[in-house]
Amino acid sequence: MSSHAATDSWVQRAEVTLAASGHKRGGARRAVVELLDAQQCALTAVEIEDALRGEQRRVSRASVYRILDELERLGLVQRVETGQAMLRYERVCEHEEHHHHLVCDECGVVMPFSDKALESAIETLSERVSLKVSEHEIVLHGSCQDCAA
Amino acid sequence: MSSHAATDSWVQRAEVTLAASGHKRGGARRAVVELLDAQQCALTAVEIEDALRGEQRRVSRASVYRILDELERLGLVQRVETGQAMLRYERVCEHEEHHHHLVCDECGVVMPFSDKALESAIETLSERVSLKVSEHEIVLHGSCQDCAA
DNA sequence: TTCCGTGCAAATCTTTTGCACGGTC
DNA sequence: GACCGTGCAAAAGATTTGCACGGAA
Repeated sequence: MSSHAATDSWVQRAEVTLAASGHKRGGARRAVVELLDAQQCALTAVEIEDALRGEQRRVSRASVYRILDELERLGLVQRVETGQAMLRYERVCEHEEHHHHLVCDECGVVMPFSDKALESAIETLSERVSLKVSEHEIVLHGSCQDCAA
Repeated sequence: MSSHAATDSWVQRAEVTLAASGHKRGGARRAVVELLDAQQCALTAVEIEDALRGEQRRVSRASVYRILDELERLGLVQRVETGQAMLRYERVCEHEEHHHHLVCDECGVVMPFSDKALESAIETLSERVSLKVSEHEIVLHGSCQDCAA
């Protein structure tokens, strides 16, 4: 079940982009793409493998990594580093608001957030640094409501 | 050679803090602390090991990691994640401006930057999210001047 | 038929841990 | 003398790669 209207879903864009770059279809990749589409936030490779196994769609870990790598190269997913010793990945939606992450250092939960003021500060800043900025990543660390209680 | 006045150098604070938390002195740790003090930006464990070897102060990799871990726990150094598959570490100076990082995704060079507007956006934002924020990390990715040329 | 996608197993790389020795307090 | 700090080697965990087979175009 996609969380988008059929014609502009991320799944569909992914399929088109993959086909355009010369990829054939494959069961493992479709499973990963559909899973990612259904997520609210970033997952690790192991979480993806486990989730797929849970729905009877076994995919080897190596394939998960290869697929994520390819999707990242095509700009369909982005890596998120949360300081938890493993990378997380999430889909990139062109028409959705850019978001960043909150990480609870106690229980490890990861949540998305977005903030206009922050984005404009980054944008302004990007003009004056000695780097042609293409992306930015912001992670706030702390204690979530449950853990801080 | 410290880059600070003798009485408030980071090296000195590190020594005092370490002693206060019950640590004895050790050659490897002193070498790492002095090396970190001389840096402008974050290094990886391997870079630290190599740099020390270069100055004839061999320190085992395991010790480098153990020392960095301890220094981090004491708040003397902070980890920096630059998406380069290995952690970087840099000293934390109380009286110096908080800074973040620019990473060139082509050559891997890491540079520091700081921005008042960005810090205040983060501060404001930290009040309204559902997480008791203790730290934040910002990384801008792109191409450095050499690589973009 | 050609070539891509996938699984499996082995390899690689970073970081951590167990153990024994030598130094510091 | 007690205990911490360090080096070495092995372990652990995440990610990547080599190879062979089956499926898509």
